[in-house]
Amino acid sequence: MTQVRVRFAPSPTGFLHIGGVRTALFNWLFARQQKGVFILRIEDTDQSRSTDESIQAIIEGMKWVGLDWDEGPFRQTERMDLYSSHAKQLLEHGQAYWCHCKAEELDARRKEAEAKGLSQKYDGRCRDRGLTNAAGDAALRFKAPQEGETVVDDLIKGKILFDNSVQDDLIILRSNGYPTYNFSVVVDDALMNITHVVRGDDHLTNTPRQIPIFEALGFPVPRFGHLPMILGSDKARLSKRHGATSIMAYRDMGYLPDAMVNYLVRLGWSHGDQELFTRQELIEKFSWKNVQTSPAVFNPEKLLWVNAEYIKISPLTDVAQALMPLLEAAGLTDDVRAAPAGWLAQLVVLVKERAKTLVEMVDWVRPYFGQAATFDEEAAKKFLTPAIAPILGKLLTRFEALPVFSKQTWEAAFKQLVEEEGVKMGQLAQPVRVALTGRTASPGLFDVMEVLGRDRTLSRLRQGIERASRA
RNA sequence: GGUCCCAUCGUCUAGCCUGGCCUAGGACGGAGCCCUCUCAAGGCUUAAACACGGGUUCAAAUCCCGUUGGGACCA
Repeated sequence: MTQVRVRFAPSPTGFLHIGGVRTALFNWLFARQQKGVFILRIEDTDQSRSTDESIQAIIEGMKWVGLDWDEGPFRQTERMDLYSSHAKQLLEHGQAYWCHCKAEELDARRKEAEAKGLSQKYDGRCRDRGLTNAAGDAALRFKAPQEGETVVDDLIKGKILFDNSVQDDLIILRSNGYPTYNFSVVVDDALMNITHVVRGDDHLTNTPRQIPIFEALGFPVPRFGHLPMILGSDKARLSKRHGATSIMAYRDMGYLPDAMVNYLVRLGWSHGDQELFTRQELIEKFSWKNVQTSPAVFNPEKLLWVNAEYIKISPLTDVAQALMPLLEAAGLTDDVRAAPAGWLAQLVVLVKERAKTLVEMVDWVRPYFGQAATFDEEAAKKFLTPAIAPILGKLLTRFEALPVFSKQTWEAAFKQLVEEEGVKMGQLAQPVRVALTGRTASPGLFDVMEVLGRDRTLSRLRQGIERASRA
């Protein structure tokens, strides 16, 4: 068995988008499972649209989702002589020819053919004229076989037959000397010994155009696999108008890279009823057989659920680490550094059941920073009333009598007071919650006290009483 | 227009290859209930799909043909 060699070949014309990541992911998974090689290749022959920033964005995105490559990144613009030398080889072997037809002429003839209801493909006018490129403005066309059929045994869709008689003699070198997409891909895939070309569905009809080029060049033909597209909620191809499509936007929205990966793989691939997979499981269980043949709609709600699951099950230190940049942006990192080691992890435990993203988590965690609580006005108005002040005072007195904080004893003291006063738990709990956190929603009261510690619990309680008395 | 691809709950999907175990399973989202100091989380319950029409067969979501509807590519 020869070693598996696969590649991800994005064009650097913007950020790295969701669809690209998924394509990369399937390739990567297969490479890692097969102990093969994963190659990153930048298809930047379209210089008018390619930018260095885009290349950086691709690399940054790949790193963020943890898709490491073994070779590359290669850039097509550094390989231009390879395309021309292989084009020349085809010309010398009579498998390509110079075509002098101008774009306008081709256009006119195509329209004419269309009007007559004939095939719109190139009419082969220059095919056997043995023209040269003396003027330097001719395009080089590939002599595509016109008989028989080309078979694509797709890894995902199975056998697909294409009739060669409808295949065009496609241009492989433009009149400006630049290779066309279909030609440079073949040269690259062949020279890089790619064994499995796995790409988006949109390239399916390019495949029967490319296979004869591999053959004419004398290279073995790789296996092909075509991944179904990702659609937006309106079933149209996923684009900016469906919301964020850049992978990095999801980092900024507080998604964990592993959650992204898990969701994206499940979008088009399945393993029975299983929804959550570790990276290792994905590598072990992946198979082309279970890749869906039909397109999938990107569903942000399910992604959000997957992310929430990952926040709950990921190692605390990982979540805390991923949270740090966001805390930094919120200006909260000084407190983290001042706090004892493990304090942040303790906080994460407190809120990880409630936060579906890291961005939400920052908000959940905010009340535990700083000495004083910041009151939500409505919450304070509703719960910190003069009527409740006396009982809050009694609670404070009892807590002050307890020299060290202990969840059990403080909870017992609290409940005893509730019982003695003949009120409901909630009647006291809500005001205390507002006093301690400033808000009406929080984790369990005694967990909150534990994270705040004895001193801050008492001082915030005093602050609450003060507010209640003057209301 | 030509060629090709696709078609199971709103969405992601299992089942399809190797027909019967499918009165079609799971998940997200929705609805309801339970738990409860709030918010979550969790638990339970529930509504919701084989695009349509023919055929083959004792039997079809599963095989075949067609229709319709989406999509891609070529320009």
